[in-house]
Amino acid sequence: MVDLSWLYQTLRKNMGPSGWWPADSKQEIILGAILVQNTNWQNAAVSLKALKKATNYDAKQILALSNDQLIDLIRPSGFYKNKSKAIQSVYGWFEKQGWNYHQVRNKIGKDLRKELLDLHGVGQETADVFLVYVFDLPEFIADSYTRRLFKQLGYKKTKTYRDLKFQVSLPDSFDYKDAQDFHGLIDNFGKVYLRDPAKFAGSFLGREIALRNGRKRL
DNA sequence: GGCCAGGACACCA
DNA sequence: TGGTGTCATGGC
Repeated sequence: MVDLSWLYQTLRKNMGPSGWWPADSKQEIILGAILVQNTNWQNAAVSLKALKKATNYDAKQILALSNDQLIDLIRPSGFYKNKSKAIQSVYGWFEKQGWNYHQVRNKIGKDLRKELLDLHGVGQETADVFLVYVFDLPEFIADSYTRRLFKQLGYKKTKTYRDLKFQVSLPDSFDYKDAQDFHGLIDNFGKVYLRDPAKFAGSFLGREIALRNGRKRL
């Protein structure tokens, strides 16, 4: 329905590169992706800062924390019982794999997404975030802002993650850096123009879409 | 004081 | 496969 290359270019032209995922290391991305689940980034950032101070994101130090210690560090980002289990399960898995992302990717291959989904606390979105930002694979992330956007773009079934994931895949021309930036741009756009559905029409994207639809009718 | 924010899971029919 | 309740904090 929508040319994703055009969408990406339009977002990029108007907003510049997104710089996503905002983190200094893959480990920070992994922790951030778990901590930000169903909360705002500010709360997740407080937990990340505490984790960094206590462990410097070092796997052995994090895995050596007791559950109560871990919970105390991540409490500000909410759902701390779930997220502490998720961190332990995900970090345990990466530790077992040896933290060599590209090697893991090549070894596991096409079953990687399924294997990630088997980890406690990793659902559809977090699995795709890992694929895109940790394993450097071009994958479509159908998170809530993305679903709101595609709903505005005319897609009918956008209620669940899988609804949209089933309908949309990235063009072959997208490499992993495009996938990273594309997702970052959509979320940056969404924070400004998709929290209130009425705002979309007045956005640069809303106006571009209206213009294109107008041209189509000619 | 209610609503929301870059979800996931258990349980049920 | 789909629907619902639960998990929890901080900002507005």
